[in-house]
Amino acid sequence: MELLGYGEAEKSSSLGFMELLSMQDFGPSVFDVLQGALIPSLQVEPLLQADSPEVFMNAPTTPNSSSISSESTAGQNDEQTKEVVVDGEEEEEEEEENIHKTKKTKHSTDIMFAIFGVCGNRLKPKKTASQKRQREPRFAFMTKSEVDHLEDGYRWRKYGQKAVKNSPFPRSYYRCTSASCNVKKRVERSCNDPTIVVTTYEGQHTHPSPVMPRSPAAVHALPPYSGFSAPDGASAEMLLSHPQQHFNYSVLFSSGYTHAGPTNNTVSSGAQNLRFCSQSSALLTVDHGLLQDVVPWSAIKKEE
DNA sequence: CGATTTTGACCCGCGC
DNA sequence: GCGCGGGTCAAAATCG
Repeated sequence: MELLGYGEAEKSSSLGFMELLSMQDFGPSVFDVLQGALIPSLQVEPLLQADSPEVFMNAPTTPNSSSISSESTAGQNDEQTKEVVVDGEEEEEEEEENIHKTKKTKHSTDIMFAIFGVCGNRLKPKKTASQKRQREPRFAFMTKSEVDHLEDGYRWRKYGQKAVKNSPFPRSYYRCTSASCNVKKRVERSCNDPTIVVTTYEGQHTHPSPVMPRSPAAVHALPPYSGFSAPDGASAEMLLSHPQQHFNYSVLFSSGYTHAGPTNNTVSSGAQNLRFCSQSSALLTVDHGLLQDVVPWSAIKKEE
């Protein structure tokens, strides 16, 4: 249980996982942030062209790079950031496997999260945008945790649960309890690896977290961001409120935000992936080949 | 008693 | 047009 990861991330020159996330709600755009001050030292590639409604960005692509345990593996995995070519469904499978191979310390929670934007108008040519229901950008996180619903500082109300095809685990639907806040999230477990919880956020919080944020300055200094709500396990307060938990995380960012979704599943060269390793600043690396880590969300779902 | 969860029904988009 | 699957609704049940 430590905030070790987070703490160290903070120490690093770049913002860490939690900070990034805590900024989501109040930043102009997570992507802007990413491309701007947030990760000035990182090479941000052009936006990912999300053809799929949800482009899942797989953070951990290799056993050792995916998650870093600050508890027992600190210093062990720091530089083990391999890349896995993900260029199709086969690779997707491989990636899944890699995730499963992820080593983590007992009692720790590995947050392997992927942030992907969903074009609100990822509509197919068939119908006009006005005809189709507009979707908020979505962001998915893969969290290695025994707990389905992680505390993230916001209050959620479950409004539905559905069985997922080809998966023994149901998918739960949550909505932010705050009035006028239409943020939703879906929580489901990977059928391949029950220890992995996939949380997908949709929409933006129109209010600050009801729980006292860890870094008020960082949070409140920014205006509300409209497309990215603080995900589970993403906010600092979550870590604080769950000292017994020990989070490991690595991050990849990408977005397909403004693109009208293409129809193929090819991950565009516009992917912008940033891998954050909380363990140490040394871990804060960028894989220039990370586009290859991009896996169409729909494809992953297919597997499950 | 209010808030939240559960759960079956319903709606809608999509593919065939 | 039809069936399937994802997402949401809403009444009932449960919880604090």
